[in-house]
Amino acid sequence: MLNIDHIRENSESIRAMLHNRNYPEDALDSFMRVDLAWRTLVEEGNQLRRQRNQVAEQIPKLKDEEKKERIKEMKAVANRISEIDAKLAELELERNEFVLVIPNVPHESVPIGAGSGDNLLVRQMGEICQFDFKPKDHIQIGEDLDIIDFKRGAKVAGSGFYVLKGDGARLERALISFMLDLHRHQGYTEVFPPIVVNRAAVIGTGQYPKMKDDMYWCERDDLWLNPTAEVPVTNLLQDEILERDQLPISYTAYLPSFRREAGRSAEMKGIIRVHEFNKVELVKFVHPDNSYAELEHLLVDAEDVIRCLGLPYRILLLCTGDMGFASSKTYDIEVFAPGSDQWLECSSCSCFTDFQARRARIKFRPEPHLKSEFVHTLNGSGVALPRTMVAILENYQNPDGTVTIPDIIQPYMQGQELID
RNA sequence: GCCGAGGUAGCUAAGCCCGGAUUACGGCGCCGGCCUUGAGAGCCGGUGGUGCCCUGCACCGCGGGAGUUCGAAUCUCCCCCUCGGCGCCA
Repeated sequence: MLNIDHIRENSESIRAMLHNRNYPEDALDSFMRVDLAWRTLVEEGNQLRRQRNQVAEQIPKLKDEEKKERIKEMKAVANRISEIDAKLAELELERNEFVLVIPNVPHESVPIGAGSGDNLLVRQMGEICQFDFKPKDHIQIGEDLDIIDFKRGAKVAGSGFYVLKGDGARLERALISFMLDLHRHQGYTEVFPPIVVNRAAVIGTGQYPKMKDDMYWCERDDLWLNPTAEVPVTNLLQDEILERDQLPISYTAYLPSFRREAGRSAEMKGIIRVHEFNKVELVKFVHPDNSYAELEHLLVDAEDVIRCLGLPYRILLLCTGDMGFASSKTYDIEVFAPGSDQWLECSSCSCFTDFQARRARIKFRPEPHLKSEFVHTLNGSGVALPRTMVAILENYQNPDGTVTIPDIIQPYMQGQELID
């Protein structure tokens, strides 16, 4: 969430920002209205408390008559205070609702645009493979090699779930290990957090309330299946105050991610958009002065995964209309899938400035004697497994229907070179 | 799930039984001042959040919430978390 003071004092620039991001402006108007009412009432409540505190202090020293009188008066004051408190609680709740749905302010380098058509191509890397046969898509390859089983995935969990089998399952595991090892060498600490998270966590990273219908929810315990490892990993440091020399903190995590993808079932062919998928995640907690430089590092670290795998890819800088709610700047990495002739988003690297840190109360002390400030958080997928799998199967397929295993993965599969 | 012990400021830790003057005792760390050639020691002050008519004033703050009361860190109830023991279990 944004700083409330900042919203109060810069409402017009916030309004322009909402416009650029295709967000309605009514949340802002409502905020300003409720906030004013709240502040007025806080002042009134404080006056009454002051009166009560002063009188309560005098009461033991008074004589019977006057004492009775004062106590009677204070009863009335106490009633009025609880009325005000109740009203304040309502207003705070209301105000919070509005603040929590105002998105982060984009960095000045972010292009203004309406949607994905206005994203900026930053660079394109790797050769796009020319086949002298008609390349198959990953669904066909997966079925022909008997390594992806959609039917049985649907049987045990439902449509949008799939089973990896044999070399498919081994490839998945190999890719995860490779990614984690790579990131560890880049300086990230590997963590394996809980897969389910509580409500504070999904509020902390910004999925709740805006995306709540896209998450799986265990009602009895009010627990949520994480939609991305960003949630448990970022919230590891919830409510903590770090020392300056602890920053930057870099974590990498392998974790399954769950998304209900409500209302998107038509698109769900193959494993490009599924309800449960594996992902290796990168999360950084950094000093506010370094956040955009750190974003560039994070992007390169994620990009390394695709580069090492020898896949063609491109980097996009997302425009205001296409970025995520909590992000101030986002790069997408898209990998090319020749079988279906499309670019697939396999990683999204974002800087969140203090937007998540404020929600999750993650702070640091700039100097031992100074007041704590919010850290900046960043996150990137490094990378999503299913789409990487699609790109490998489609780019590395051979005329005879086999798939060559990328060089860098072979050691992770006991030297195996081919899936056949 | 059961029993017990806890949760107080950046850390540490009094107060709780017995409600009202301890500014929420004290210590550590850190900052400022005095002193010193400099440092240390010593002494003095400061060291959470919010609101406003922002060199100041007020309010809040003792795990969270509700209640009793003129007044709650302190009494009552509910909940959460941590630690220890028992139980159950892959």
